[in-house]
Amino acid sequence: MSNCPRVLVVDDEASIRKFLRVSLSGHGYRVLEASTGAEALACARQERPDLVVLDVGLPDLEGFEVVEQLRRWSAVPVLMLSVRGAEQDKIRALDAGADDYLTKPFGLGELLARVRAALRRAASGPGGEPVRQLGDLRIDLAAHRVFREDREVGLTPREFDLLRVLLQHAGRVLTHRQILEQAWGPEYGHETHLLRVNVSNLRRKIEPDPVRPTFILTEPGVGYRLGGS
Amino acid sequence: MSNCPRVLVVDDEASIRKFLRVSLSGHGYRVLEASTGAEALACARQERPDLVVLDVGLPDLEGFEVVEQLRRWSAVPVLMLSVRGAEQDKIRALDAGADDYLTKPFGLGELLARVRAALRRAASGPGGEPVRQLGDLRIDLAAHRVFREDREVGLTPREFDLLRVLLQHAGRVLTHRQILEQAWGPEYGHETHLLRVNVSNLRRKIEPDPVRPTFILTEPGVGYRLGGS
DNA sequence: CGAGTTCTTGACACGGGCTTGACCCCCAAA
DNA sequence: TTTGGGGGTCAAGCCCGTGTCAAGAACTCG
Repeated sequence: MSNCPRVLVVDDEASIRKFLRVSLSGHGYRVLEASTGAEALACARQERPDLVVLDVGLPDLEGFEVVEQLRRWSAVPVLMLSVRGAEQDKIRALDAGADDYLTKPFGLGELLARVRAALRRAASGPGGEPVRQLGDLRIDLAAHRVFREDREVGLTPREFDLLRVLLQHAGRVLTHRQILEQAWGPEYGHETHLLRVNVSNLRRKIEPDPVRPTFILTEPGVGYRLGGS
Repeated sequence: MSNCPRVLVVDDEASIRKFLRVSLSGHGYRVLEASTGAEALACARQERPDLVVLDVGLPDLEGFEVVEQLRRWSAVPVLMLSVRGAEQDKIRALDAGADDYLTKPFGLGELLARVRAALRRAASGPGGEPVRQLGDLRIDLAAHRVFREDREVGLTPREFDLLRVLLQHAGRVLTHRQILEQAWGPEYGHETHLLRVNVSNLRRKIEPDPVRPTFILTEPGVGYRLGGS
């Protein structure tokens, strides 16, 4: 669960933090917490959360100021909460840089929906590409590019498909059939020779020493496993 | 003021359209109007507004469906309006792809603030400044002009659409289908031949050496990618 | 209505990727 | 030692994806 979105919850009331923590973590988010504005800024800088849920009323800084400071260096989506429904507050928060504004009391469903919307928007933006690193191997799934030691290696479409399937289950053993069905198609389940040839070609391109593979490991009689980490 | 943000207002009640038109145009926005879902989709496709303000209750399509169809080929921010404040409606709208949801009656100030927030977010995302530079290629999206080494190259409308789509996702691979749906329209998803011809023509105009492209890169079996770095 | 441009469609050449087959090694069992 | 199976490598040929040219259709503007 290391690639679940990380949400920073900022509120000075422990009870609300708890409510948000339970609600969000129960829906697959990893929750970070802060109770003051200064703490929130420090945490955001250090942990780089994917979303910030920020209460307007904080002991040290106004929520507005927190957003303004945050916006100087970060584009993380910010969802502000407040007991005050006054229009002026909403306007001020949004113009300070918040992405959304929710007035208490609010429904949990709406909160979660707005969280989803904010994350979806951020994911489709510039920083949304999942680029994964395995040892000195860097794989940019969105750009369809693979680098080893900062040198790009050109993979054919099939080779890339194969690598992607292995990557999606990195560390686990995949049977020949599983790999073939996912990378080629359901009707290719028995074409193990295809797999052997492509694994060989792929190893020649990404392994430092293809004879002694460190990434694509053979699991004799079963299949392959992407190792390294 | 040809580079003011263009907002598409969709509502079947003329009085509300008028209210929104006056309010928005009074604050520096150019306003387009539609009274049905079908009209809205057609207008969005043709005019490419910067923001859509969409009422949930429409005579032909539900607002939710409009968003869903729109999201198949466009990332334009959508702000939904409704007289219904039920949480289920909000959740449904946001999950359908809307960026924000506002319950009538709402304050004009809040509406404008949420419009500003949505536009700010979109502007900071892909496509930031209206004029972008890639190597010795300069593209002015607002003015529909393209320069290479300070010499203007004349692109046809289609060629410009194609370039714009690639530019909005610069660096990432776009599948043939994605490009076709965004540059031609949702029903052109399979016309890959159109894409090949236009890519070829575009390359001849903007690539220093069309045989060895540096901007529009082919990702065999997948699609194209606008390179640079 | 006509001239120019743009868009679409079709035909075709080329190159590279995919598949296939042959042959190798290694290891374990007979 | 022989034999068979699993796995790996190499090379060749087919096929498909891609790029290009050109002509007809559709559109735009004077």
